[in-house]
Amino acid sequence: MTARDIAQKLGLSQSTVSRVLSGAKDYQYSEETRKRIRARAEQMGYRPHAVAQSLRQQRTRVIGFCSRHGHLDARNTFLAEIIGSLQRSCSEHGEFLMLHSFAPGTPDDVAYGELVSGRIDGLILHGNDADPLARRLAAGPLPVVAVVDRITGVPAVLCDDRGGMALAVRHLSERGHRRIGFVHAGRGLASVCARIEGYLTAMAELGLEPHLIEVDYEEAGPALAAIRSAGTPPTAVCCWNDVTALVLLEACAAAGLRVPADLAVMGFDGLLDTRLAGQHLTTVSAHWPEVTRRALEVLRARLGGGDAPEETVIDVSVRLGRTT
Amino acid sequence: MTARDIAQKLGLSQSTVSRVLSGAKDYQYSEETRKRIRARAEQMGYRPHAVAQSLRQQRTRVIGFCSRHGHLDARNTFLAEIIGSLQRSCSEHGEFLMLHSFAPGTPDDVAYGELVSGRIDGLILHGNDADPLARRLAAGPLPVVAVVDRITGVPAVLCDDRGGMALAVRHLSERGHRRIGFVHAGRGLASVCARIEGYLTAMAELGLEPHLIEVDYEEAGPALAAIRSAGTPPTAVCCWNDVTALVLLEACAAAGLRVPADLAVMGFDGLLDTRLAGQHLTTVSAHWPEVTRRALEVLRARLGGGDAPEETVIDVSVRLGRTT
DNA sequence: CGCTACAATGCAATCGTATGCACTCACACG
DNA sequence: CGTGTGAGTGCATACGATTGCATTGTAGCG
Repeated sequence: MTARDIAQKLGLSQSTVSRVLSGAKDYQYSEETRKRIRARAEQMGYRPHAVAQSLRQQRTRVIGFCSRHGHLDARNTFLAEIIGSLQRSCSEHGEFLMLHSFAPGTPDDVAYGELVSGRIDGLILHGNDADPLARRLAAGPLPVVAVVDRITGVPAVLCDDRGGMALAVRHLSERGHRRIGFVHAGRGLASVCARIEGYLTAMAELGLEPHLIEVDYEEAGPALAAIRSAGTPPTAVCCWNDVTALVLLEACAAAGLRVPADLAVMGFDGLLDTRLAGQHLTTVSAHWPEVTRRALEVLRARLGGGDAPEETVIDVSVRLGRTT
Repeated sequence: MTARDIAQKLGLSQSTVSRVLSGAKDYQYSEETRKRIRARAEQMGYRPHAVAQSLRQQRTRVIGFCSRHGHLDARNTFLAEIIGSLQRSCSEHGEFLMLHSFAPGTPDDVAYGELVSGRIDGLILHGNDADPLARRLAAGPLPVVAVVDRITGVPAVLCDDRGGMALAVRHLSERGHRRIGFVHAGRGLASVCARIEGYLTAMAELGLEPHLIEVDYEEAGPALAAIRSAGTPPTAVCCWNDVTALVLLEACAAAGLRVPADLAVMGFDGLLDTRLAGQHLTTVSAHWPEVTRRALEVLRARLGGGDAPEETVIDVSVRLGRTT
């Protein structure tokens, strides 16, 4: 069912059908012609072929998303939130979201080729400067917007990691804590570094001694041991994200440590299912739907030829639980 | 950068470039020509324009996914798992995954139009017969495969809901329980009904009295009250899924009920983060990546013109935790 | 009546690729 | 020397829409 078919049945030209159905201004058609075309199109269930439109208009209305840090699954609440909110924003603007994560081991050439092959108008990229593919994309022709982590040469939209962690420190300080530790799982991500900076800055401003604890992501036992074995053990810890905080909470429960009496714990992200354990955790809640919404706005601005702000920072806020 | 540009620079025709780069058989080209074309394409970073290819070949290599039950976010571990595993399978086969969930209130016409506009070759659909859009898609021209829930007239790939819940009942029976309840949150989904059937069948086979408890999804307090206020309260319950089970576990904790001593609890799905509370829950683990992998195989078979099995059922298994 | 102006529509190019068919050689064979 | 054969390549069209420009008819105006 093509526009030409409709035109033929009505004894009109294909261009007339196209212009009427796409509601082109600058062209006038008689009311009767318009009605006949619309009726026939409706009746035959005609829809303009999106691929042909894309080819002609040199735009697909498809936005790509690519994460270079992990892939989506039941455990990855973070990507679930990001991708889900991207999808909703796209849908609201008549755009489509295409997923582009690559299996580990996929050559960068292949990945790059898939991304720039014209399938998508632009890309929301979750990566960082350490990644060769991200750097290549930053230099390439495809419009890219970075989310969550910065990429040099690419407009970025991220949450206020520094300010958020400072907020966490001040929150604990206001509750009377003076020995506040920070638990993280390596400095791989720029956002982790920013959170550490925020922690260090806030501690310095309060005249407090910082105490960094690096652990394996999955295992909190060693972290707890490190916390307790310190000369003057912290009475509170900021965790770099919620999952680390929860794992730590479980370790506390196993070790018979009371929270927050013996140890106050704060998370970061605000992505845990509040129906479950998440309702108990005090956390710095980043507004990810707002991050992705803005990222898409920035991307649309770039696509429209406008210039985009170098960096957009979205506010965060403390969400109270029962662990501080 | 198009194939024509390359052809011009080399003094060849566009068709030659196309055939060499796409590795068309049935056509012979001199080694030298092939080398020159490949070198030039490499050097200029040429990639065939995917949209033009799609238009010409009448296939996009894009698979759509649409869920009619909820949308993806941090809480929806189920969709995260389904979508994530679909994406990986697609990627392995050189296909792309496009997300098509619609905001509540989107007219079915609009949704249908987006799906059949030629953007995708086929659709993985998570819906059921109660949904008008699903029925319309089932009757339409777009190749569809249903996952998780059945849709009449569409090949379906799902996990063994009946058998799995029977497995759960037998598991509890083997542990000595004879008063086994079933907690669910309404019969909206066909898979829920299948799980209820499996429960009832297994109970009947064991000569036990069934005890169904329907509750609001988010609130377990009433469920627990219902369980305890029964004439002869169950000593164990099967929950229709893991989230319901976890919410119930929290209610138990709040009420001072020991699990499994006072009440054994089983879940269903196997999607909880095993780093967190999930490691404690005994559950029936469905193998969702296998479900989606098979769904894509079935869809590819349909696209290739082959016929697809009416229904594919994927085995499940009990994963032991500490709640039974 | 001649000329302009605009409403209403059609023609044809274009987007970039894949692909059926035709063409040109050179060579081998009888 | 004529001719079939196959290697190596080009021509032209199709995919289905959008869109700049041309064309027709009719009314308005001086």
